[in-house]
Amino acid sequence: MNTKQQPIKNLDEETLFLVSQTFKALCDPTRIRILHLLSQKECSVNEIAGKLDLKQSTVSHQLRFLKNLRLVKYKREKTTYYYSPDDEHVMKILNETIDHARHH
Amino acid sequence: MNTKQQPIKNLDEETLFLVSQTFKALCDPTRIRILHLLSQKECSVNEIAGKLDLKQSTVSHQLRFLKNLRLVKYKREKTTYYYSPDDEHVMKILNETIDHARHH
DNA sequence: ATATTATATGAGCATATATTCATATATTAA
DNA sequence: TTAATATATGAATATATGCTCATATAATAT
Repeated sequence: MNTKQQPIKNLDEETLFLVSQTFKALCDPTRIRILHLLSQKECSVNEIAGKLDLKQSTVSHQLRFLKNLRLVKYKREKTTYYYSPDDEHVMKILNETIDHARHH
Repeated sequence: MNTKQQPIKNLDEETLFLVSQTFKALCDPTRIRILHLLSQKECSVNEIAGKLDLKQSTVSHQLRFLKNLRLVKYKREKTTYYYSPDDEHVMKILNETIDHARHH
């Protein structure tokens, strides 16, 4: 007999939005490739495009997306922008999930 | 002078696909709510629909999605299907990210 | 067999997303 | 100032996604 009814905790709107946005950033193959590259080496926009065989504008659009979520930051040298990861927690989750997927 | 060029590791197609699919499962608010509910309590389809104020068919479609990725499993009792989480790693990531989002 | 209940499924639709092209902006170099 | 270089942006398009309605399936109870 089930006398002890556990109260269910619902997610508030704001948390739900933050969580979904975080995972949305990580669910696109292009963004995954970009973040994975940046986790190994700070890169300029054109370097990313070259190494991953993507259009410059594709990279720029995706970097804007990641920048809006504060998942990447950049430093400028003359006209070149060097991008790097800016969220340890998210990069940890990404790398863990990559490892997990690799080991089958 | 940069003599030591680090070799960049690329993600193979299969890993990339698996990782993106995993995060795709977690990027939709409805699926997040369903998984979060199931992490607290095994539920039938109608229970989920009731507690989360969703249509039965919406829940069923999303459960199929999650089932295909083996993120949930079910047990049957007569005509009722009780769903529960089936991937510890993914649930751990989800719960960590919820905590992370809540603490701002 | 029929009615009831629980769930699954397919089609249609509206919206969201990712990419591309063309072009704008901004800095540097000559 | 002009040309060159690096990046950003806006519009257009194709595709993907999520929800809903209607209906199918399947098990149970009468």
